[in-house]
Amino acid sequence: MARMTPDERREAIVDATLRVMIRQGIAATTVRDVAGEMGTSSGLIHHYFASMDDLLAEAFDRVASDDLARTASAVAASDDPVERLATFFDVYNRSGDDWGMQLWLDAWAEASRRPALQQTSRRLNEAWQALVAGLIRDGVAAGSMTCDDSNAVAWRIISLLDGLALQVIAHAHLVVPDDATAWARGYAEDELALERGALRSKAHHEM
Amino acid sequence: MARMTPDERREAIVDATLRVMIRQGIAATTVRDVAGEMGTSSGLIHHYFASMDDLLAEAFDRVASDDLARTASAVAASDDPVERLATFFDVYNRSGDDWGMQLWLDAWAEASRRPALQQTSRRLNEAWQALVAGLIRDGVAAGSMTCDDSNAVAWRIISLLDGLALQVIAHAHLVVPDDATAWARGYAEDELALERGALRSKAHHEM
DNA sequence: AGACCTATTGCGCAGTTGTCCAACAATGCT
DNA sequence: AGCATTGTTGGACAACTGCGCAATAGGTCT
Repeated sequence: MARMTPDERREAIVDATLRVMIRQGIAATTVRDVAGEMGTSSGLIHHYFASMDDLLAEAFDRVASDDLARTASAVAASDDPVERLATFFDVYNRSGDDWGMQLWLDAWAEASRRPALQQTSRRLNEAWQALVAGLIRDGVAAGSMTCDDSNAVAWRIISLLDGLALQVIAHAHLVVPDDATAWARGYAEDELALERGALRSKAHHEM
Repeated sequence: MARMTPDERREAIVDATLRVMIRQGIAATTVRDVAGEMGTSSGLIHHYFASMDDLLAEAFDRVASDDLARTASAVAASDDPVERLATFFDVYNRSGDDWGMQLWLDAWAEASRRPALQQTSRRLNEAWQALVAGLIRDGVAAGSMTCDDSNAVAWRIISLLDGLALQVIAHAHLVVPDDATAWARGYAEDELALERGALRSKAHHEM
């Protein structure tokens, strides 16, 4: 295959790994699959990554970090704290459009047996919690929300959203209430003493 | 190994499989591991189970069904609907004492790639939802709760509890609020128009 | 006792996995 | 140009997987 600079090659490997991970799941991602996805040899991968675990961990770390960064920048687009939190609910599904909550579920399940994944999983989760807690503190400082313990409330909101996502992806055939996300928003509005509908989806709102 | 009747042997295999599943995870459970756990040969397992998928599905089905049955009977011990719901919160952690939520997480992640598991996972989840919805309907009928849509509220309570459990097992090092389960109870109390503390843990209450 | 049934064994087969390594090719340096 | 460095290949290796099968052992029935 065409020669690349080390940086390009590393990134190409991570990209290919992500595609395979999303398609087949973390546990079922093999060195040969990744090599085949790139159209190169399997030995090449071990030239750049000491072990398969390292590769998987780095790939997951990148996609998870990117998602967090994307959400953070989307939220930062507005100045109004309430609007920022509404944006968070809009974009948060623990996934970009392209890789899916399924990968998080995989990572959670694998994490207990793959220390490298566990570290990333925990670090990113803390970051998500910190992001939401920061939004809440901003809102309280601006006087548009009420909250005694921003960390606790952030933790609750994330737990709630994760549980909701878990149900949706694991039991897609069940009649999932259309207002599932509306329920999450309503909960947050109550908890933060916001008026009803304050966090309503902007996309929905503009229609 | 000592000869057993077919029924005993089948059950012994399922028991051993469960022990290995809990210890190593579903995906990492192999025929040889199960055989080693029993102290028998691997061929014996294929004499009783057509495929490894069948064995894993049956083992998971049994532990999940047992847990549901145990919870249902614990709940049925009381006549008062509120007390029954409180008992549900006491015993529900989607796990007996001995196998852990980790197995559910594994099953969820594996289900998308193992149809046999998917079926059990969905069936049991529906049963849990139905159990809670029934408790709510009983409470409404008895006049001690208020609820318009028992199915929707049951779904929310289970989603909330699952998200909570997910956070706890996946990020055990995080400072999980001690009142995490209290939060879930409080939510249910609000949703069902119960007085504050009505669902408080009986174990805690009796101390 | 002998005949029969079946639980159980132990091993082998084909396939897959992560990892390693000698050879090859392309690039840059002097 | 010659040489060193390094990206890249393709295959070998041992360890693993689920599964199948001939042989054995233990029990029941006539």
